[in-house]
Amino acid sequence: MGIQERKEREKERRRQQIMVAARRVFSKNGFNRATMEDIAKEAELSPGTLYLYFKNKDELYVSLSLRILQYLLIRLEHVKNKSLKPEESLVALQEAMFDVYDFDPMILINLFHLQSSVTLKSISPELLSQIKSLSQRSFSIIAYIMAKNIKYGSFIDQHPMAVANIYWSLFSGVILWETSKKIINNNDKDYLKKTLKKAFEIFNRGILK
Amino acid sequence: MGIQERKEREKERRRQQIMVAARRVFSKNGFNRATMEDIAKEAELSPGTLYLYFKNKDELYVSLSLRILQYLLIRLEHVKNKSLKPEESLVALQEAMFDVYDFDPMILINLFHLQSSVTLKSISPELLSQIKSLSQRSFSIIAYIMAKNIKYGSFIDQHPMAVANIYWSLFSGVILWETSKKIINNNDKDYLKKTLKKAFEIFNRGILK
Amino acid sequence: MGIQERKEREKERRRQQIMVAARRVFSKNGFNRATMEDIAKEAELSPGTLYLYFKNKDELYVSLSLRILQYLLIRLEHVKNKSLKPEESLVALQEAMFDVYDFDPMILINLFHLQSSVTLKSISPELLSQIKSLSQRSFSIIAYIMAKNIKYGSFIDQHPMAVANIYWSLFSGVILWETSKKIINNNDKDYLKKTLKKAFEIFNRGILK
Amino acid sequence: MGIQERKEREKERRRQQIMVAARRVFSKNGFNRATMEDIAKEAELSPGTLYLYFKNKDELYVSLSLRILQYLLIRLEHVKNKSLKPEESLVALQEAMFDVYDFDPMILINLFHLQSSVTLKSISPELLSQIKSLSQRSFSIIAYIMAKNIKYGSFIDQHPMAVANIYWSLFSGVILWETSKKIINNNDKDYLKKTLKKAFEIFNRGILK
DNA sequence: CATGAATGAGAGTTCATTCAT
DNA sequence: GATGAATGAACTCTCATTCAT
Repeated sequence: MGIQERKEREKERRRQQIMVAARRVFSKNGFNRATMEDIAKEAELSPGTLYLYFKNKDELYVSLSLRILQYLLIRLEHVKNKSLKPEESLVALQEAMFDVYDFDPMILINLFHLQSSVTLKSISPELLSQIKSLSQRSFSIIAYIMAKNIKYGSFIDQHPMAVANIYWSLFSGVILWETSKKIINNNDKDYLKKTLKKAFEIFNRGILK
Repeated sequence: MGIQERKEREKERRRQQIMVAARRVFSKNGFNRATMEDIAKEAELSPGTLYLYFKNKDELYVSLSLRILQYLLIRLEHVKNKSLKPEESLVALQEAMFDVYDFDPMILINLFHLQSSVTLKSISPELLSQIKSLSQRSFSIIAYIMAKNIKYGSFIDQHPMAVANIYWSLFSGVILWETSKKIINNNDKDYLKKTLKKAFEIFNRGILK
Repeated sequence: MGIQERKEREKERRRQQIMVAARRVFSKNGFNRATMEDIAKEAELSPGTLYLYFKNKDELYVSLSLRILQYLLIRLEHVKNKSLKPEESLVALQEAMFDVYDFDPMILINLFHLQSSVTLKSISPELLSQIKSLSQRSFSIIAYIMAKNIKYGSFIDQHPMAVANIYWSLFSGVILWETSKKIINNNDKDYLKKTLKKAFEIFNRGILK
Repeated sequence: MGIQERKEREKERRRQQIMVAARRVFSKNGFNRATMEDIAKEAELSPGTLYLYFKNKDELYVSLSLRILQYLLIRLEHVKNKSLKPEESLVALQEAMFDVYDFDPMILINLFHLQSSVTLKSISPELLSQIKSLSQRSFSIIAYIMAKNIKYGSFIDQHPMAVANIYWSLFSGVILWETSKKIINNNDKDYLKKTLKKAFEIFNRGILK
């Protein structure tokens, strides 16, 4: 059974190896200009091998997002499980969001772009449902935190889900826009975190009673 | 010279005709799956003709964004030129944003996606600089309105440009995220405008002194 | 309209040009080992061009059979339309079969092989129904001739359709088998026509009252 | 030496196991769409193992035909060895042919298709010569039976080999054509045996003095 | 100006075959 | 002998782009 286990581990490592390569190639060339052969070369594997681990290019691409969604969920569950006071949980939430961004900025941006993309049509139902499930579970935790704050009277009375949506929108909006600016202006200076912090400040002031 | 003019006008009309067709095809199939032949057919022209008006597929795509950027600028200038009280100008700004969304939601979303994309690399410098110029001019108007409110003491003291960025991020973030949700969940119900309104409310509460 | 016509003609000529090339390549390498690139090269065209005239490789392959089926039908109709005495029509039928073989032996053999192949699954329904229709119409003429002979008392009493089937089976069987022998034995001597003639003689003796 | 033998037997059994699986997969998917992996799975072996018993896919395919050719020869020798009267041997021959068809219809059809195919080029000379040898030996028995009938004056005077060829052609022709019809027309009703019987009847009437 | 047939590079993907274990 | 992960050549097919008419 040790052999079985070792094989499992090796298989998983291979998957990771491919995903690491894919990450690099996708982030350099974008989805369209990245070819499976590029990725194979980057992973020091043959093109055929990629298809032993991923059904097709789309699935490989989407799988990258899966990792960050998993991290997001874990991070949010961690926040939820600590029994914090409402306002404390808001701070913890904010920290979680920063962590998620730091975990893999490029992939997070991919995820934001993915959502409204056509790519979703050609991936396997299993993968799609995994994504949906992870998203929804994460999202309901954010809503839960918002609800707690509303219930305890520290937040204005709004539908928690709506507030969660706005929170997430602000998060993704700032990240996308600050990244865009950087690219368009060939700018090295990165205001992202500063802006994100300010954005959350304004949000908090706006939502507090 | 009348002839010259008429030719100009006709040429411009042709361009519009193509862009209208492109818009339809891109929005139906997405950028990748939309072929130049599809667009040509939709425009009742031949593929070759498209290349008399646009350097390549990318330029045609990006040109669509140009239109909405132009509209955005005009709309914002209109807000600026009316001599409104600070808080009034904020309301007017919000109205402008809604108008821009209504002007062409699909293309606006494209614009948001475009920003951090690789597409920008294959378009002509002229087109790129047009985009930059329009963006910046629009942006400085938003910043100007924010500055006015800060100066007149109704807003908390923050760098106007930062506030403008957050404002725009919130706008784009809500639109992208609400659209995403609709697609992922195969949902027909559209909460976008309602959520956008609430988002601006929170922003306003958060930014007001 | 002269232009229209000329274009039609040229388009048809192109199709023929491709089919001629395909015929050569398929007969040299067989279906599997023949690549679209080979055919394109043989036709002095680019691979892409082939797809302007044929949906895919299968369709191109099957289209070759269409020509001979069309010829078969024309030839059989010709036999039917001549008002011949029963026994004369049998002679005429035999001549028609020989003509069909001479028209394009290689493609005729393809047709025989095609029938029980899996290829039929990936061709367009239109093409398939064309093939079916041509086959059936041809076949009913053979049956019609057999029926005439039976009715006039020169043939033994058998179901005309069954007799037609046996006739066609004998025809295709002899052609396939004689061709096979030639290939297997690397034989240049061609007994096909002689054998076919004898086969029909035996058939005739066997069917005559 | 018992060990040697047992190993031989086991090796042969393994070969059979693979051929049984191959038979199933080929008949389900056709030669092209059947993959070595499919066959391996069906045989509950790994792909690599297949290559320990067969040089390549073509050889595996052709080996299936070998079995039926062996059966054909045995069956024909059996007919020959019984000292039958000429006309009786003709009946026995017919029975043998039906038995061969029943032995494995699908593989028999494969064999008919194989004959004029390009596949033969990529198999080993040994296998090819085995096929040739079996075919020829079978064939000469058919010719022998025909010769006997001619010699004894019950058959018209024709070259026995030619008659044998026509006999075999009729047999294969009917089988191929009836199978084709079934496939093309999605027909479940199977007229094969009935038609084959009639075909032999006509042949017999045609060949008898 | 407009056409649209032709191009041909290049994509994703498959799968017979190999070989280290 | 058996495995099965890895290979990589080769395939079909697409489509942005060109250019003779």
